[in-house]
Amino acid sequence: MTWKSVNFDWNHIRAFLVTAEEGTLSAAAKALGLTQPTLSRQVSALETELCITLFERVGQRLVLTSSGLELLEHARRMGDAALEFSLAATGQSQQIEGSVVISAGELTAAYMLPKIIAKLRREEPGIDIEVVVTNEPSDLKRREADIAIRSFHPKQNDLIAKKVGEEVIWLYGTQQYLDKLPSITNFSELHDIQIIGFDRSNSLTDVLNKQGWKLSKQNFSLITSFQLLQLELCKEGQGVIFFPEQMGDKEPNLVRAYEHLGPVMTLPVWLVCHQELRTSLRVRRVFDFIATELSDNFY
Amino acid sequence: MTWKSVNFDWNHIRAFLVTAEEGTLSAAAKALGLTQPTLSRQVSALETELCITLFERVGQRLVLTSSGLELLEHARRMGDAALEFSLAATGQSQQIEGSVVISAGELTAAYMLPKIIAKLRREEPGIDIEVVVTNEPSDLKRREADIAIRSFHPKQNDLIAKKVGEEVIWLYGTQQYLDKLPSITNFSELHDIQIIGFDRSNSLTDVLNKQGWKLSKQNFSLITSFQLLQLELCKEGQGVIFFPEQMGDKEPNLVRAYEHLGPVMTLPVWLVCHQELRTSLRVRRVFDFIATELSDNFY
DNA sequence: TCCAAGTCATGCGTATATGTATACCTAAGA
DNA sequence: TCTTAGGTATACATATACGCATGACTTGGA
Repeated sequence: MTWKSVNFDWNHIRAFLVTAEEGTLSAAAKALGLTQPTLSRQVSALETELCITLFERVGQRLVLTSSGLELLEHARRMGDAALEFSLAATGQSQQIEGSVVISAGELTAAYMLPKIIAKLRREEPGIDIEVVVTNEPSDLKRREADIAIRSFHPKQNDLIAKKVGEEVIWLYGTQQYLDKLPSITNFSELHDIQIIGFDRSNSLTDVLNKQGWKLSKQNFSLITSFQLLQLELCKEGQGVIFFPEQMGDKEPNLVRAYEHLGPVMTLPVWLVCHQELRTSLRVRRVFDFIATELSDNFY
Repeated sequence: MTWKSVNFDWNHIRAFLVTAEEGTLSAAAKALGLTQPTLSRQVSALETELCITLFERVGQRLVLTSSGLELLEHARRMGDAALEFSLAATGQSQQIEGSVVISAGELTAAYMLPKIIAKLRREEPGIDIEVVVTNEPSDLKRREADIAIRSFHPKQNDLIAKKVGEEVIWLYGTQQYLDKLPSITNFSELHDIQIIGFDRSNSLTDVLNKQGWKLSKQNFSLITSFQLLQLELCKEGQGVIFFPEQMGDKEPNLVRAYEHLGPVMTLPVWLVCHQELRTSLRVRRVFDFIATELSDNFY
């Protein structure tokens, strides 16, 4: 095997890849924890080495040339392989010290993780925790997070999931707002109510209507995916919200609406991590710790 | 996309990969054009960074650990991607200066390439030529060569082949040796002859026997794949050889055997290069030049 | 058993890569 | 039109990586 043809600086390829994907040298430098001049020089060095113009400099932007675009495809594959290497290496590591990235929705992050993380840090001071707060699914394969807390079962078959509980969702509102609502014997009679919505899609409406509710767009005048804002709007009397009981019951200004009708729905809570990370001492420690703490929280 | 997880020194992966494949730090360093201390430090840096022992040091050898072996798989994929990047980049290059690697059998290399290369170098002094002499097929995908001269049509569908001629193979021997042979009217009557063989396999014997020859192992007491040695043994009167007429007819000590029966076989000569390299100015220039010169040689 | 060749690890001096600072430029908003 | 923010390229000082030299050790052959 002749290695001559791969005897170039692989870090220059990395610079090219991240610059192309991020769009600017500055962003790429930041992403890699280097400085812009360094990235600039690495990309230029690659161009010189290959005698190929990878980017046209247009104003303050870098625009990929057709050559650059073609080579980017190959650079991406190298990046994908690097990612897999990284994933496998983390899985092999027997070191407890280091960082773990946890992905969770904003409510879980705000209401449940603080105490869990504080306790974990007391027991494992060598483990650094980074929390990525997002209501979107995190791509564990791409290492956006090491561990995710989610309310849906993962579809990918290289992920490991453990169910740690159920979120019971009630309808909550201020006492003042609820006093103005009519008495009902089941949710199908509930028309004239403002529910602070999560997004514009009809998925939630469809699910509830399947359960007998009679909702339409008129019931969702306020929409925000930022759940903590939902909570505040609810506290301002702007409507009711769907909220997990572990959190809603802790809000002194809110009460359950139509408690006699029972909860609206339940959502499972899954703790997920990538299969390859299960062999990492550190990730396994954090996973098991959170699993135990969350289970205690729900049961 | 978070780039944090690929923010390690990719050149350390390269060091690990080449060291694992070559078996020693010294060999790997040589292959990469670096020094052994540098490779040693790069591999050690990677081990420290990952907190994983990749190699056990056993005597003067490095032995992959099980962790190392698992990670090697991912490093290989990164190397493969680097190779493809390199191939594509060469194909994109519009620079004429640089080197081109040509793979050819020993006879072609000894008899035909000298003049062709000399002429090419006079016309294109900026192009460096490296010739890899092997009777085995070179892997163009892995960049063992940029251009190959072969007597079989390539099977891979990402190679470009151009037929540049036919090698006419005759049976050659010294006049003295041939004088002792019986008169025959066709090759099926030829039993008591020593043919200096190419290898131990029966493939040549099978091909000739299909054409009516009656050969067996007894006809091949001397076997060497080194064709120039075959030639010398033939000149020493140790037997006859199959040889292309472009070369055999130039040997003053050899004559065609049984010329009245015609040539033994013809072999096509293909000039092959990887599809992606066709867009490289340099490779295309060399390819076209050799194609023309070889064609002139055969016709 | 001894010797020669080859291997890895380490210290030191040199070469190269990186970060800081700065100049110049572009794009967007007031 | 002016201002601000953000972008790239370049010079200089500093930090890091590399090559050379060397020592310790292993391996194979005489």
